[in-house]
Amino acid sequence: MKKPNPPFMTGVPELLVLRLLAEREMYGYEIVRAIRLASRDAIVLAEGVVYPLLHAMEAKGILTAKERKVEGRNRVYYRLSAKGQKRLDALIGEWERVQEGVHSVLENPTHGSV
Amino acid sequence: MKKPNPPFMTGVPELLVLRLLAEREMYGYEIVRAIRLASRDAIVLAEGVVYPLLHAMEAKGILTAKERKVEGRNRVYYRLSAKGQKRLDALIGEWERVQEGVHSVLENPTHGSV
DNA sequence: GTTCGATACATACAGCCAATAGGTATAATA
DNA sequence: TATTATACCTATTGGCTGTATGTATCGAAC
Repeated sequence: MKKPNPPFMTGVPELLVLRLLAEREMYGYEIVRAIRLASRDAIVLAEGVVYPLLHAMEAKGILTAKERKVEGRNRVYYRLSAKGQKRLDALIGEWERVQEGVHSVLENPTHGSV
Repeated sequence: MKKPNPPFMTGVPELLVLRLLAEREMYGYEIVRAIRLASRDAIVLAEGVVYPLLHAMEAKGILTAKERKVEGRNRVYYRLSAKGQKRLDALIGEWERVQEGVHSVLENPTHGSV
């Protein structure tokens, strides 16, 4: 059986994390807060979501990780690879396609039919 | 362990099907085509997605089903129950919340931080 | 009159995302 | 000294949704 495509709406956490890291390198705990802030609490990704995601993306070569000691604390900073930038572009395109598709159906559900 | 909430982006097929049925009663095969049409091929739900979804929603009391013979063909027509209308409203709200949240992060990823 | 595509329904199987629930350790604060 | 915030981590689970496949009938084409 062919590997199924991911569902329509998945990949949002990945999209958001990549978008943040496109801005500047960040560490996991910081990403968790930043998403909550930037989305005004509309989207809250728990650490249990973000950390495994970061690890998976690093394993895929989408991100590179660098441990660093800052203010007496160990942090793992992530940054986008070239592959990650491409992945981000693809996810943004996907998102826009789906978002517009949903919008069309919501606004004009019986276009062409009836 | 508490039952986990569904992921952010799931529920799109359900949302779209409910939105169509809020307009008028429809049958499964028709719904498949209508979503493709209304979304201009942005979203293509195969029959293997739509039919089980309709069954599940009927089982939950969100839809009511009525078999009917039209033009020599057996069709199962679905229509929204009151519960279904509420469910639709909730999903639309969810969608808008997430959609705006994603938009905010994409447009202004480092709001409040930096 | 048979073959083919479109219509119309259905289920089995599988994969993977992400949500919850924990757990460790250190710094700062009260 | 106890608690809160920081900062990382993994295990487990569950459900959505994708693919594949099967059945049957109608109409059109050949």
